[in-house]
Amino acid sequence: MKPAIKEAAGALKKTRLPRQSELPLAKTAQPIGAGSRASSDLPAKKGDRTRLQIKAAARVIFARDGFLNSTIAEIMKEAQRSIGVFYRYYKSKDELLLELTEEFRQKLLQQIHLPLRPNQDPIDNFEEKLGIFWQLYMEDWPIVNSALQMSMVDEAFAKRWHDLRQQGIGAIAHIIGKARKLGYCPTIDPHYAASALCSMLEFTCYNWTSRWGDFAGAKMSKTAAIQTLKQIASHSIAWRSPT
Amino acid sequence: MKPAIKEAAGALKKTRLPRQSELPLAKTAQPIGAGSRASSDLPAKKGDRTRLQIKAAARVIFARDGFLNSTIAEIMKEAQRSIGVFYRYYKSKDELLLELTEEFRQKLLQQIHLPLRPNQDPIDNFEEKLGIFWQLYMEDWPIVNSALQMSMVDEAFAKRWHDLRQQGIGAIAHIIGKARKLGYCPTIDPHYAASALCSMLEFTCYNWTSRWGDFAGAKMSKTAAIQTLKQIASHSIAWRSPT
Amino acid sequence: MKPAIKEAAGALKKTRLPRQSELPLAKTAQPIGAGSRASSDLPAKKGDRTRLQIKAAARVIFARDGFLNSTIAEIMKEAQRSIGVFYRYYKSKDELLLELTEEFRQKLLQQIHLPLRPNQDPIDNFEEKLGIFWQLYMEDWPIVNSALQMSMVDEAFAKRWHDLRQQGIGAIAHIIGKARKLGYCPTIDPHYAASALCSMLEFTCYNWTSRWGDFAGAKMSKTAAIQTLKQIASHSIAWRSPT
Amino acid sequence: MKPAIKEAAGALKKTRLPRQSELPLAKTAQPIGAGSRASSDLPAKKGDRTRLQIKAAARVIFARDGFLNSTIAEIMKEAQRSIGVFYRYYKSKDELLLELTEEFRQKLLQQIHLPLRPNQDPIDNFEEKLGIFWQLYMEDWPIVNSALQMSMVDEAFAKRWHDLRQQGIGAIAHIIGKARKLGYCPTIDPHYAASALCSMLEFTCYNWTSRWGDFAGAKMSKTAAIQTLKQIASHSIAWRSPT
DNA sequence: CATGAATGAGCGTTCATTCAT
DNA sequence: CATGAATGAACGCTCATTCAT
Repeated sequence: MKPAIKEAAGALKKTRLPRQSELPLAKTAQPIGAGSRASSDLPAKKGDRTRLQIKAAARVIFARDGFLNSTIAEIMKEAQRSIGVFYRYYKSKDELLLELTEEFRQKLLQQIHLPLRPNQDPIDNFEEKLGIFWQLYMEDWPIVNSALQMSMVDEAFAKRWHDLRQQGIGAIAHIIGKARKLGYCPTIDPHYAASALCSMLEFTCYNWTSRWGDFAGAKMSKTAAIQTLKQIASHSIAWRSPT
Repeated sequence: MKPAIKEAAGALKKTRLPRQSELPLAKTAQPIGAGSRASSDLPAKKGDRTRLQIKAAARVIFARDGFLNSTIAEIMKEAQRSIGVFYRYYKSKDELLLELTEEFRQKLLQQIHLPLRPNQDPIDNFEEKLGIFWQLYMEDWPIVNSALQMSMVDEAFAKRWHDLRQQGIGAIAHIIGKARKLGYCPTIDPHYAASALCSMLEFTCYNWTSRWGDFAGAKMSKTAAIQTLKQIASHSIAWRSPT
Repeated sequence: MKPAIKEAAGALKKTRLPRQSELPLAKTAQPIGAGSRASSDLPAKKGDRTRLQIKAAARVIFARDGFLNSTIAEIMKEAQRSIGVFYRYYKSKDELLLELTEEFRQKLLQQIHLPLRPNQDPIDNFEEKLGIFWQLYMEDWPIVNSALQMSMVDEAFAKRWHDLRQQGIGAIAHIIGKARKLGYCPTIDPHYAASALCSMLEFTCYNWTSRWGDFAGAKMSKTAAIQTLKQIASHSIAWRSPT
Repeated sequence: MKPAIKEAAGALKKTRLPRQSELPLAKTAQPIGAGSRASSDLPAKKGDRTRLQIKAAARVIFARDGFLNSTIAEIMKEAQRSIGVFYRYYKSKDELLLELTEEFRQKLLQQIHLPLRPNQDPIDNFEEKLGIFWQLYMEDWPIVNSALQMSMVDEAFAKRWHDLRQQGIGAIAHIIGKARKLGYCPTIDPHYAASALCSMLEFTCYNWTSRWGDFAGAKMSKTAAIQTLKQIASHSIAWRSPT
């Protein structure tokens, strides 16, 4: 992972992050919801159990130290296994995060898929989705914050993160488009706005969960938090030109 | 700087970022707008010129590789000087960033100080400030993005960053408070909302400037960008309860 | 370890020698006399063997180059291992020396504990102890000379060394006190004298073992050496006021 | 001076300490007593004055930090001159110490030359010399302690130091020889004993002057100190075989 | 002749990854 | 299949010495 830190810039040369194509995206489609409960309910196969233990340990260590500050050694100590075992399950530290991120992505995509119900205002639908996003972020913040870190530092990872963001942005842009058809926010560029709202969501969640975040210490009220997000996000769209 | 990355977590040991008081804050009062053009207009003294060259080089390298991925060697190669000379001017890579960040902060605080003019709507005032923020971010994004990186990874830096954020959040919360007195956004918590808006600003700017950001490649229109930010931010506040 | 050299002066900043309590004091109780032969008799576990190899290599390199002139790279080359493995066993070059010194100290304290036998003249007892000291110094001179170097250069180390010296000085002062009660050396200050004798022992041993010492080349006779030390040290105490 | 530290061992290769022959031993024969009063009484020529200022500053810095821990920069800051000026007067840091040491040596040799007066007991003569040695050591301890440090670390310096010691040892051995002819200390080897006494003197003086020495803090009484040295040294010789 | 900025080799230390057992 | 010792490239930082001004 020295590489991960050092390798990123296009201008740099030395070590080798796995090429995009080498990465095991497919592998990730494990049963939804299996991610967060790790070591208690033993899955059928021993290997799977170890894999879960590693992931659970990573979560703990990422939460404590952040991704870039954590070491494989530390994670495996938490997982009560030897370092060597790590590489039986993951090709690299990056790949571990990739898998965790992919799980989060799957969960998110599945749960956030809420088609507009008949007669539902798109804004209401948007708020529902916001609630889900917040919920999932709270569950998996050590992973998402880690992904955020890596996306700022590693090119390969940044590209994947960018793709995930694009899905979110696309979805929100779509909603904004719908809203505009209903007369809302006529002067706004749906894509730019979606990008900004996405940033707000992500980074607010980051700042409200990270160790040194805005309200670290004084833990914030969950409902107030989500109310704030919903109000800001929806009012930023749900306005009409004055007449 | 390996330390900087490794030392962050509470569980870990040292840190050697200089105390606030040690920092050359005074030195920062250079003529506004002089910051980013460095190496062309040579200052009187040889030493000062080198300092500027280092800062200019750092800017280039940070923009290209990101802060965590850049090395002192790389910066000094860009500055066309030997590695050793770096340490005549800065105690460490962190301190370099600290100085750059401090300069940005000073610039920001000076320019963003726009007291509410008589009869001016607070929302209008807010929008003016947004414009300035965007402007300065665009000028100094390699530095601000660097600071963002470091704040995610290094405790000492995070604390300083947190303080700067708090100023912004405080100011925005104040504006929101004013707006509420005028009947705007009655149900919103000013502090939470300010935190979220601050996150939006910062992270949107980040995502619109970073190498792998949302519109990398397809460079976005400057005016559209700022229009978007203004609309979102102000509409998220400037609403009234339906009657 | 540049630090070790640079950090010493009161005016200078940090030091990172581990606190006394962190040191593996317990670990030291290895069978007496096993210390200096390391790499031949391989211990059960792989790790322990490496540790011994490192210590043996350090001894060789310290003897050849002196502590301050030796580098971890050189030591590990002698140990036929990679540099990195050093840090699995020791946090720093200082800590390695600390462990070696501590081992020496333990050996010394154990063997030098010779309570005065009934009817034994304290001077005789003193001479016995001198013999033991000489013996151990000869076995471990690369280490003790290293410690001497470090104690001249590094504050933290100097303090530990000072403590060890104090034990010796205290013991000798005690003997001198006893001797005075028997009518010996009435006008002498026991503490000052003990300090001086301790210096004589230490530094004579140093000068008789170091590369560039008094008789380098012309190796001195072991028995003559020890006879000289005994005669000088005991006669300096065992005199009575002329009457 | 990286060299000085690194270069010493015969086995080592890289940098180059000045060959013995290159060193300016002759240059040192300046008027005795000029050494310690530096910056107050200005010598005729400006260059000489600067030279004295540098030496005075070195003394201060060596006393504070020890030789190996001091830097040219620090010395020249104390001397209130630029770094560059140092090299106008000395070829290297080592050469500075060499000159200082040489001055000490000259002073010592001149003052300690006390031929045995008619009817004077050699032991008395020896005690007189001890007093002078102590006196000079106290005046110049920052230099002598520095020389001691360097002699432990640098081959070239060690050789010179060794030569100086040899003179002392030779002289003392001579005295012991005389004493033996008078019936004193018949069983002792004059050379070994002289070496040991020399070590005692040197290292006791070191330990009674160095920052972290035996009585640091509780400053010792000057007369008691010298009485102790005299008693120990002379009694270690001035004994006769029991009849 | 002074200045102090610049040079650059050198060393300590870290940690992802490999591999012998 | 597990273990954890070993590897080694990489990077931050120091400071004696040089040299342009």
